[in-house]
Amino acid sequence: MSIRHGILALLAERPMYGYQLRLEFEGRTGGTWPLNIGQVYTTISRLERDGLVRQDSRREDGSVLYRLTEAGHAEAAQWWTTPVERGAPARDELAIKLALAVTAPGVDVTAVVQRQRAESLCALQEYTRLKSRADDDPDDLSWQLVLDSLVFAVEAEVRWLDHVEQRLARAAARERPDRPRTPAPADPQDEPADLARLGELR
Amino acid sequence: MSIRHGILALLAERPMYGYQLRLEFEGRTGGTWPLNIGQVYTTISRLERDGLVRQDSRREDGSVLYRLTEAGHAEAAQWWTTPVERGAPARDELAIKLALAVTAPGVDVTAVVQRQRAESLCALQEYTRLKSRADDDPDDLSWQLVLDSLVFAVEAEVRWLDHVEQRLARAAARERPDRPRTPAPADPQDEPADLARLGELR
DNA sequence: CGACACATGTAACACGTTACATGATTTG
DNA sequence: CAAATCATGTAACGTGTTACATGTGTCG
Repeated sequence: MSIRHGILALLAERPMYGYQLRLEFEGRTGGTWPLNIGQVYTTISRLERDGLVRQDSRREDGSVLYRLTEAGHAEAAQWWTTPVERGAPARDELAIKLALAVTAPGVDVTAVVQRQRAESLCALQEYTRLKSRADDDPDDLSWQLVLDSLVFAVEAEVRWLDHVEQRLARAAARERPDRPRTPAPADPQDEPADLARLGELR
Repeated sequence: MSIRHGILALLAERPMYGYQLRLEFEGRTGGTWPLNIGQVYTTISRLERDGLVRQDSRREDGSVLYRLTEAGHAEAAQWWTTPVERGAPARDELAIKLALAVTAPGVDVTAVVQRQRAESLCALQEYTRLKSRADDDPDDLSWQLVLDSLVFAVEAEVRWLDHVEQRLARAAARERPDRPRTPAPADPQDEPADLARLGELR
């Protein structure tokens, strides 16, 4: 639903034509999420079908302007006042993958976690690199915020992966305590130390 | 792609029938992501079409067992060794929403942020409640990990929302510094204090 | 007996992606 | 002139959701 509402929100500001909607959407999100032009038109036609959008007069060059109907304005306004659903969380491929991995026989979960960790750290590095570029121009607040959101999300992912690793190690130690290599140093409750490794990149 | 691969991973353990795939999937993720039974069958038929799954002998009660082909096993094995793509990040409705909100005229961004913050804190509360239940039974490691992942993600979201709020406040103060209510107390770099509010719930 | 869990499917629809087709305008 | 950008669409396909149809077994 993000595209539908995104287009609705853009049209709430002023009438636009299809190509422009794409430019605006990509521009304001710093090109983070490329928007296929084909989908703009299919989405608009669905919005027309649902009575939220109608065609306006064409511009001189023939490009087709679209504007919101009253129902469309109402829907757009409601989008701003309604929080994003956090009731039934979206399926998270990584979480599903690890949930299945820890319950599956013959899967080296630690290896899965470590490969993912490397990948996620790589993404984090990329985002921080982009961020240093975005921070140069203090006008583009929205791109900075989008990048921050990506950084926050990946950091949380890495923290979770570390957390998983520790849980696995503890579970393994409990099941097979033949030689407790780490004699449980007062059990540090949770992962407090590992975040230092995040700093390597910055 | 998560369902497809999830089913593939389950069938890699042993042959199963459709209904059982649903039970296993939901069981191992603690019922966090309900899986529609219809989709199990359509996904299986696509996997059959792609030569990754074939029908096995039926059981006595008539239920249809499916097993992986060699290509299916190869695909499943590769899923475990390949990290989840973090190159082109999935579209995040909340991030898109706020990116559009800060660039749109006439939108009360602070209100949007605060409403979302309340919603996210509510979700966090729900997750921590569920978590205390999950921690009671130390066998169900996978459900605990899934819940941890949700908690980490929502916490990151709330931190980001606070971050956005502060950025907005700072930007507003720079634009309209008529009466600087907070005379910039040495500029505390970033949001260090606000996490205390997270503790209210736990 | 009636409700509920088990078990298998189909159909219609919504959304997203990719690729293709077409033409005007701008710019090196 | 050739290539890139602007501009509008259509078609095919993959995936996910919802709803419907159908039948068996079990348990209160």
